[in-house]
Amino acid sequence: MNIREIAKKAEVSTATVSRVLNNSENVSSTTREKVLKVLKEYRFEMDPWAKHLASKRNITHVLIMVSRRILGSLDLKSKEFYSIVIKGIQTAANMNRSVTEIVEMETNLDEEKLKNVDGVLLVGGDTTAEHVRFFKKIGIPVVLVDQYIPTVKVDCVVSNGYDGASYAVKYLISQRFKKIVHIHGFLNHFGFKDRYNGYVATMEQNNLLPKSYEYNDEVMEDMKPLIDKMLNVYGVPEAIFASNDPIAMKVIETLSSFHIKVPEDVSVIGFDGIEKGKHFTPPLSTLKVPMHEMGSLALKRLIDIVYNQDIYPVRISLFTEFIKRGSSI
Amino acid sequence: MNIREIAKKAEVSTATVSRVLNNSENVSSTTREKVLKVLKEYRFEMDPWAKHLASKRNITHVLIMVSRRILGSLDLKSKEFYSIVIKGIQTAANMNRSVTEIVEMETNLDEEKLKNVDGVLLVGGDTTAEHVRFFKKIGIPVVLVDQYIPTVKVDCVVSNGYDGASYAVKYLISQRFKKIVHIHGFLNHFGFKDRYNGYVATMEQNNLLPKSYEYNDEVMEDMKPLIDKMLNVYGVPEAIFASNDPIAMKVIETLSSFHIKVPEDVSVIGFDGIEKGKHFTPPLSTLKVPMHEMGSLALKRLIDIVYNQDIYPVRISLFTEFIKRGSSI
DNA sequence: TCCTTTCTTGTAACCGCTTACATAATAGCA
DNA sequence: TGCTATTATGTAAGCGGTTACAAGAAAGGA
Repeated sequence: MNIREIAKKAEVSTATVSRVLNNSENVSSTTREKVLKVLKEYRFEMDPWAKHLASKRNITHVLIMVSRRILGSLDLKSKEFYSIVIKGIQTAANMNRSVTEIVEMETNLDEEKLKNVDGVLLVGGDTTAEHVRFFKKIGIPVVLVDQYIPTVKVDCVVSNGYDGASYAVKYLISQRFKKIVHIHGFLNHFGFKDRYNGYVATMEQNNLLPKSYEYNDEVMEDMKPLIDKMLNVYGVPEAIFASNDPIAMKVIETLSSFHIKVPEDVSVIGFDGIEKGKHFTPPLSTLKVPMHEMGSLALKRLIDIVYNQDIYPVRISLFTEFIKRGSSI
Repeated sequence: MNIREIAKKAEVSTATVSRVLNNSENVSSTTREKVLKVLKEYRFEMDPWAKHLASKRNITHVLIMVSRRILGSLDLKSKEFYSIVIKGIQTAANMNRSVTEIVEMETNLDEEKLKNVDGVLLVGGDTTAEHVRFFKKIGIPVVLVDQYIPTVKVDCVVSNGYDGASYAVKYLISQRFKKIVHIHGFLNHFGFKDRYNGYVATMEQNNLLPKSYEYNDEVMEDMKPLIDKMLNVYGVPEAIFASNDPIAMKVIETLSSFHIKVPEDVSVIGFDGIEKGKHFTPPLSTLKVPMHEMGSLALKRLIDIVYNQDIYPVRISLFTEFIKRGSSI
């Protein structure tokens, strides 16, 4: 059942049916009723593909919001985590008639700007419930990228840190390691917490004692005190699983200043799979998250929400892939 | 950049470009090269919306596979969990030019049948890694519905049982309950395990002792021995959170045979939000999972995989909604 | 060499919907 | 009542692909 058939049944033109479907102003109430009746009678459901194709002319305006901290480190030529995520967003935007604009999350948006924004992508772990509520209140659809807030029902795209971490730990255990330490960033960031949970659960499932240290990843300060403390209290671990690649590389650097060799003395595994790790010495073993895909999935989900009125929010989590390189046995 | 422009640049017709894009046989290698070069030069990316609309004629054949156990209880007029999920699949199928066929999971599929199957939906907690591998091997895309297998990277759509359970427990705690018991189905079913984890974690976060009992939900046997044991060992709880609505209703029935009143003596909360619970006495408080949406999301994801070559598998989890009715305070 | 078969390529209709533009109907007003 | 301003509806051209069908080119066979 398509709109031509409906038009015939209702004895009007397709244009009128379309107008009714889109709540256009210029339809007399009598014809509207008539069309609505036929629509209901035949249980008409619009073909989203056709709708979207035909709506080519109204392109979707998407705001990409990034916290200042991340925006600063953002270089669209680089292959850092968020640079690639955003490239993924833009790639998908090209294929979905959308234009994107990157804005600092801390900015106060004026109404003018918001007027022709169809949807917002909030990127990164700094996104809070407040940000989400702001857009919800004014009725603009939102998708979080690389962030999850359990207490707010809102769409998001994240990596599956729990199972990724679990995989890393299991792998290390399969290499006969038992003293496996986790060095992580702030646990109020969902991503770190998720990986942390996966680490702890898997250690416990294998009757091993989890041991973890928190490191301020935001400023990337000196890691020596932390490692020093670890060595004194816990001794030299057999393996270290780090929250992400930057931390993992910092760990390796710091260990070397203690004359501890990677991977001979300690195996190190990171998380993210950024390009830099590939060219590090030694090349970093890691759990690669499909960053590009993360971005494009988020954009596609946003489009789905805007056009197809998908009203139930979902969490989309991407599987990670273990990449074994030189930093681990 | 669309295929007409490409055709012009390559000095061929749009049909030829389309043939190259779809790896059609009947294109001479010289023209193919020529077109491919232009395609690359202009970084052509196909518009998935247009492609899908135009491909109307080749409808997508989707196999819905359900375990015998579930298929038996399946009545498409009923409002049971999987009946609604499957309705959701079929609704989405209508809007996505797909025809579905329901098959028993235990069936051996002959090659004939598999030949014109474009994708498979494996529905329910009985799906195993084996099932998935079977279809992966022969290159047919698969999406799991209401099942997650951490060890196999495959797309799936599930409900967010962890946060749902967590919400229920927090709610009960907010009602000043402390003795909160969890009665669950077999924990090797992902859904039950997920809810169980949410229950345990939230209890512990609130310094309460988790206490749970496993009940064989597959045969729905007599629950009296279980409840009897609970009453003797643990005493009368203040609240019971059940793995799903059928178990919750069974709990209420059994409690009443012990002259324990719901919700006066014990508050009971279920999970699923099936229709039956609404008309139960007392009406069941529950966490409603959007079953219809679960089905349609799964179908849409399958279509995305088949047509847009989305190659990175994802887990899509749906938020649940707490519905307070008479069975809890 | 000529005719038939097979392989390539092009033309144009179509998928289901939107919308600019044209036209018809109605209302407003002198 | 006649003329203009406004509103309601229809017509038809897209959106960017696919594919049935037609036609032209190359190959094969007598």
